[in-house]
Amino acid sequence: MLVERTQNPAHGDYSVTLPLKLAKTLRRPPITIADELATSMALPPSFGRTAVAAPGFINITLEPAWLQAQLASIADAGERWGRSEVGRGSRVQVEFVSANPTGPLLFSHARGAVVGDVTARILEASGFDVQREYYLNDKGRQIRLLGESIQARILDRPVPEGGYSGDYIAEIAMEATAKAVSPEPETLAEFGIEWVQTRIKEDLARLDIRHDEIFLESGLYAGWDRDTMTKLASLGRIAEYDGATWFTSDSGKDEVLIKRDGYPTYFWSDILYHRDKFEKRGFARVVDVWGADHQGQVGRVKEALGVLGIDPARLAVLLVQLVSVKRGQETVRMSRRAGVGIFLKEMIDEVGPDAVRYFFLQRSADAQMEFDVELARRQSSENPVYYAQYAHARLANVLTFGVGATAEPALARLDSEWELELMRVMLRWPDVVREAAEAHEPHRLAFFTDELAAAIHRFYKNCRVVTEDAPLTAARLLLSRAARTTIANALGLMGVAAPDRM
RNA sequence: GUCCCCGUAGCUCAGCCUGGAUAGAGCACUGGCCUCCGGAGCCAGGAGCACAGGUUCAAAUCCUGUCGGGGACACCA
Repeated sequence: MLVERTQNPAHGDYSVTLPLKLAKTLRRPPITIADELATSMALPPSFGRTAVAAPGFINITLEPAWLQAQLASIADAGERWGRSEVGRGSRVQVEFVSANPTGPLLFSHARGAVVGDVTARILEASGFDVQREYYLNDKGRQIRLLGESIQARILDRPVPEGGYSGDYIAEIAMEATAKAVSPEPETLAEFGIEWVQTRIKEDLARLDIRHDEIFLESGLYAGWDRDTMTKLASLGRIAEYDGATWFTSDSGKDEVLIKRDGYPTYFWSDILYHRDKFEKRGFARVVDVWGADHQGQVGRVKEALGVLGIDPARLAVLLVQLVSVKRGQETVRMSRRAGVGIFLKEMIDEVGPDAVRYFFLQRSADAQMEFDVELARRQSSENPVYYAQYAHARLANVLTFGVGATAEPALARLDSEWELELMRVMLRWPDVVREAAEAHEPHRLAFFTDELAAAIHRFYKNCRVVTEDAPLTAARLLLSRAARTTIANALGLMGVAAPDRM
């Protein structure tokens, strides 16, 4: 029997639509079925009551006493409130950012960074054993170009075809010279990767994002490639022609693995990499956060995994759509290919880490979005980040008035619409976390937080917490503590600060 | 040409996977609310599911098609 949450509070907290669905098979009016079902459900009266509504809904309304009785355990659970063990310690890897180490992170990388990080956080909160990984492309043409670009800068030569020319190249060149790094492209490339990686780590750290593992692409080519090639060949999936090595696909369209020039394609690296994740390291599930421009790769990698005997359903790929940046009347599309670059560092400097995170979390990852810089940097009510943070700060403040109160809380008196609404919203929190984790949809946190903040503000405006009435004050302080715990945990999972003062 | 994402209020977006009862939020706009715990707030107001078929007792939600926006279809990364 499916019990779902009602959309309209007038219908109670939960509803059952089973009678409507059964009516046809049973050849009886849904309202009759609903009546019978409702009487046989027999909920404990202390928990809730049922009501039948036309044309055949059974609505369940939670008892205020039951809601009120949950407050103490919420407040006492602290950071544990909302966490669960549904993941049962299952090992999950979230791989995200994984930008080429050929330059500092651009703002366009930040969306995937935030989505990946919060996905990892909600999986952890749901009892999964999560590993955060950064796949580092430390070989291949782009890396060679990085080394050559630095060398060209040192020797004051023109930038090589397709090379890199940003100011950071000059910085790297200066440091390399100062440290007397040997001016060979290979050595300079190594030095450059190191320099860029340090910078990338700094930028991510400012967003409170850290990876557990930096996985080097070069590690895939120490035998694992031959082993995998042999396996695919034995499965009849390898062909050699036109000077290249191909994967023969069921679609009939072969894909290059090794190019004529001897370099591997990204497809080949991805096959090796994902086989490594599942077979060598034994992750039960893997979540990859990729830019939407990699969508063509998803089907291919999954097919290859299937061929290798790995269930492709164990791999979830979150395709993060494009971000455009709006500054005043001007909108700039952030395409990596187009090379439109705003460095992530500059944006964090301008709007702060909380706004960057919160704004990205307000959109589902699969929708293109616009980032309004001026809105994000505005220190006012128009900025949605502050609405949530202010709700937390208000509660933190009111709680300072309650220290030392010893009266027994009169829980039953928390019966106004605002108090009951706040309790109902709070009690959804564990479901929100679990569902967001299962669906890999971090944006649900932001929408919940916004609703919770609204309920908190309404409660605060309509129910004065600290009064001469000690038992009522104690009850409202308990409600405030539980609400504060909830919004602090929600902001915490989003990686957004929950300040006591603003 | 094939495939993927998107089209919901003036603007930015949830809801769609798993169909239910008057479709939500923020911003913008209009009008109210500070003797009292923080007005970065609260209360009230209007307006919308791109279009056309289909499935169903019931469609924003599922199916098909059309139109519009973006992306992918490389021995690029």
